[in-house]
Amino acid sequence: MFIPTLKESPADAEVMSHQLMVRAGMIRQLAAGIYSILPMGLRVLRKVEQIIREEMNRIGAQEVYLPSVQPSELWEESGRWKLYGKELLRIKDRHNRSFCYGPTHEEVITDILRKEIKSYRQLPQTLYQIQTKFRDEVRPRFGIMRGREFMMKDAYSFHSSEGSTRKTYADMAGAYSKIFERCGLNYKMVQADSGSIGGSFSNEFMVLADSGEDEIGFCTGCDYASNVEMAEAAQPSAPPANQETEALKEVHTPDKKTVEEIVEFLSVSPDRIVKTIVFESDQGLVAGLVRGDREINPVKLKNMIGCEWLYPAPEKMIYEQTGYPCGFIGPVGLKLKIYADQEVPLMKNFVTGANKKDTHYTGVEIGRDIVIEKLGDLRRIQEGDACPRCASGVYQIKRGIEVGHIFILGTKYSQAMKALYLDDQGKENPMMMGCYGIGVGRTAAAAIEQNHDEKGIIWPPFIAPFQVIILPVNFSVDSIRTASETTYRTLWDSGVETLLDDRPDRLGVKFKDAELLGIPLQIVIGPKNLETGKIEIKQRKTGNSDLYPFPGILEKIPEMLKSL
RNA sequence: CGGGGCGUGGCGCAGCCUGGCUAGCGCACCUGCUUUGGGAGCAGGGGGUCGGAGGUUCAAAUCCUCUCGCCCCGACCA
Repeated sequence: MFIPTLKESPADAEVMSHQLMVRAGMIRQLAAGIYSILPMGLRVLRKVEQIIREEMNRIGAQEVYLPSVQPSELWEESGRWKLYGKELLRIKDRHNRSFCYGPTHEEVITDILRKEIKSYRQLPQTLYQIQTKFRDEVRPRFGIMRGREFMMKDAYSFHSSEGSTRKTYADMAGAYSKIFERCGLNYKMVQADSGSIGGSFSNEFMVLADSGEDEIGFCTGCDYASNVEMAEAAQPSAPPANQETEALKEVHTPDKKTVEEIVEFLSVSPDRIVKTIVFESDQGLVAGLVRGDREINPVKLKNMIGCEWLYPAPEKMIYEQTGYPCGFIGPVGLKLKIYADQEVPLMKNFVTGANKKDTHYTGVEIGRDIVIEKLGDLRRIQEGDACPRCASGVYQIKRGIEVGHIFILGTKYSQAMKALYLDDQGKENPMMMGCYGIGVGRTAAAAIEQNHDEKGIIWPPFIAPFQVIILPVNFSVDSIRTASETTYRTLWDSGVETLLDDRPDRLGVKFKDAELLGIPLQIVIGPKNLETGKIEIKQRKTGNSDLYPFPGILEKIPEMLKSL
């Protein structure tokens, strides 16, 4: 078998799963974010896929296989040909017609359903596929975890009622939980932002790992959990101290730009200051207000405004468009739309910038001095913040890898693409939709992140590339070779996926590789034990090993594997 | 896209600053002998347009310019 293992980690692999996948001969890089999957890697991906298939089929989803190459017309219809941006890999055929390489398949699947489904009687429908996607990521990284070309399971559901949509959504959430459990992952389902896919409601499945790219906040007291970018703040309580109304007053604050500097210079606590952050968006520049000891959460602001995109505005842009000097911007008299965190109006008299260099205001008050466009939860949660759902818990924040994401899409695509059905009144309605993704390779990588030691991978049994590896101490000795081959055939005959290390190398080399590959059970066949009719079986995870009678023990191996 | 770093046999690296013998080391590979329960020992051997192009120079892996690729840090996503 072709399993090119490496003693040393490749220099360009940062995270453990990437290093181990390369070292264990599972993957090789071809270009940035583009990987060849070698036999060991493919076996694992197939295991994950199979688990996904079983759980999808179990909830009544049907498998399809949709084209990767998709005509631009469909994407024009949904509006995403323009919106999706550079991440969409666009290509032209010989007739100079525009296509893209599918990063996701809402358009294609909606096109199929709108042609085939006419009546509410034909709904609901849930279809899924497991297929290669392409996203021209700005920055691919971490091996197969964030590749540009990657395997994804994507499912889409179509409904004639909200209740049916929610039911399928719940079924999916259940199926996803089973999938990740079977893959041996410690995961959390968290509330999430629906991002560019669009839609109204969404959850992510996060595998807890320090190498994760996301931060998730979860309650220590109840089961509330959310991506930090969406995590709700608890109902605000007013800051203590000086709440008396004071007159608006201009103060000279030379070079004091940050909250810390103001705290020190004016001897006020940070919860007496209001920060003004300016963002650029498709609706122009906007300002967000949060208390001085808080951070603003741009995703919440984006959702509050309801804009397509929003980024922190560069200092230069702010100055050029408004003349306001960064570090001294404040809401009083500000010529931008102002969105404020719900904590801000509870403050009676506070400090803000005065939109003038080296100047701040004190005694500022909402209403009297400031006009707020909209009010709501805008702050980024912090560890230790009160839970928004229960009385006793507080937020804890950990890093996670997003392995799955489920969305309720509503009618965003069906409306744009006229995917209509007739209801029981004979009236035309857009179908309601949900969509549901799992990163197959990312799930495998996440499993490695959570299951490895200094020696290598420790595969969870259900997704291990093989269950057993046979290590003959010396393959050129007849008795050992014969016993090894017998073991190999017997195990395969009883349905155990087995690898035989028939290389002429010394045992030490075979042990090192077996540990690196992470196969759950090692069977060591050596001359001394064989003379007394015994073989050694060693567990990868615990390192424990015992002698067992040969060949009698072989028929008990399937049983042994179940107990792992 | 912005910022930083790196490209030298299959892998991991040294050499570059301060140009100068035949470009070196470890691992891997090939041959032979020995060894054979935890990455063997000895002896011999093969393999490199120093990412590419141009320039400076008597002389370039080394200096300069351009270019390509890859990696890392920030805004997106499975």
